[in-house]
Amino acid sequence: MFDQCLYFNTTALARVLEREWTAAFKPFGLTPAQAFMLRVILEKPGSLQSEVAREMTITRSTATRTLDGLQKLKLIERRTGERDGRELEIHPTARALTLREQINSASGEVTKRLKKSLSVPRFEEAVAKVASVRKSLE
Amino acid sequence: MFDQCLYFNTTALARVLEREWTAAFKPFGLTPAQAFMLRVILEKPGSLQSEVAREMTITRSTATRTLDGLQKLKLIERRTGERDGRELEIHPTARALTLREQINSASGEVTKRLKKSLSVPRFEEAVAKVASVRKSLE
DNA sequence: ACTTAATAGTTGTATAGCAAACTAAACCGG
DNA sequence: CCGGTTTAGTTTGCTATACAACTATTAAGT
Repeated sequence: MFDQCLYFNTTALARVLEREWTAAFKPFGLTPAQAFMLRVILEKPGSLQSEVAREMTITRSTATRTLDGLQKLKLIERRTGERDGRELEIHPTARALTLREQINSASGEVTKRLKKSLSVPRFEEAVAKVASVRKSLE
Repeated sequence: MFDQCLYFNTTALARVLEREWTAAFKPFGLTPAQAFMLRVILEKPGSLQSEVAREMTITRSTATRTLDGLQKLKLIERRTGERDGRELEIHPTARALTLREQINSASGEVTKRLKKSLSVPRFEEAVAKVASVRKSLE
C-alpha cells in the first residue's frame, strides 16, 4: 500500500537491517547502536562526546544514554576535558581494545553476507542512493 | 566513517524522515506510526489485526501497542471476529473518517516537498532501490 | 471426544531515539 | 569583574520497536 513511500520503505528496511546487525553483535553482548559507537571511539580515542554524537548523527541525549550503557559494560570511560570543564573525552578501556578486531570482523561478515545476498553492485548502488538522499535532506 | 555501511546510512535516513513526518502529522495529534496505521485501516476497514501488522511489516506486539494508542484517541475500535474468536477486526470510527482526507493530503504534501527537494527522478530511484533491497532481505 | 498443535493477541522487559527543560562551565561586553 | 549568552552534557517524559513468555481460542490427529 505504501510502495511509493520513501518513509515507509526506509523505516521498513531499517528494521530488517536492525535484526541482521543485532544478531551479529549479540555474541559480544552489544546492541548495534553500542557497537557502532564503540567503533567510533576505538577509531578516534579521546573524542569528545559531542563529536561522537555528530559523527553518528544522533542527538546529545541519545549519546548520553548509549555511552552510559558502554560505561556500565566497562568498555569506555569519560574523562573531564582539561582545557574545558564542560567537555568529556571518551576513551576505550583495555577490554574494549581486545574486542576491536572481533567487532570489526563481525561487521565485515554481515556486510559480506548482504553483498552476496544482493550482489555487490545492487548493494553499492543502494548505499550510494541512501547516502546521497540522506545528505541532501539532513 | 561508515559511508559505505548500509545499516548506518539507512537508519540515519530513517531518522531524518521520521522528523519530517512527525512534523507533518503533529497537527492531527498523530505520530507517523499511528498515522500510517490509520491509513491502512481506513483503506481496508475491518482488517484483522494480524493483517494490519503484516501490511506494515511490524510485529504483532508492536501492532497491539500502536492500536492501543489509536483506540485511546477514539480513532479505531476492535471487534471480536465472529467466525474466529481469536481474531480482532479493526474498524475506523466516525471521527477517523473525517480525518481521512486531511491525513492523506498531509502525506501528499510531505512527499511533494521531498520530491522537490531531491528532484523527482532521484526520489523515485531512491524509493525503488530501498524497496527492492528491502524485498530481497525480508 | 481428548489431547496436542498451532494461531491471535497481550504483556513484560529492554533498547533507541527525540524534544524540551535543566545544570554547569566558559565566554564576552562593558 | 559582573551579568547575559552560549555551549556541553544530563534528565525527564514520551513513542516505536523487538523478543519472549503468557492467555485464549481454534484446529488436527488419533
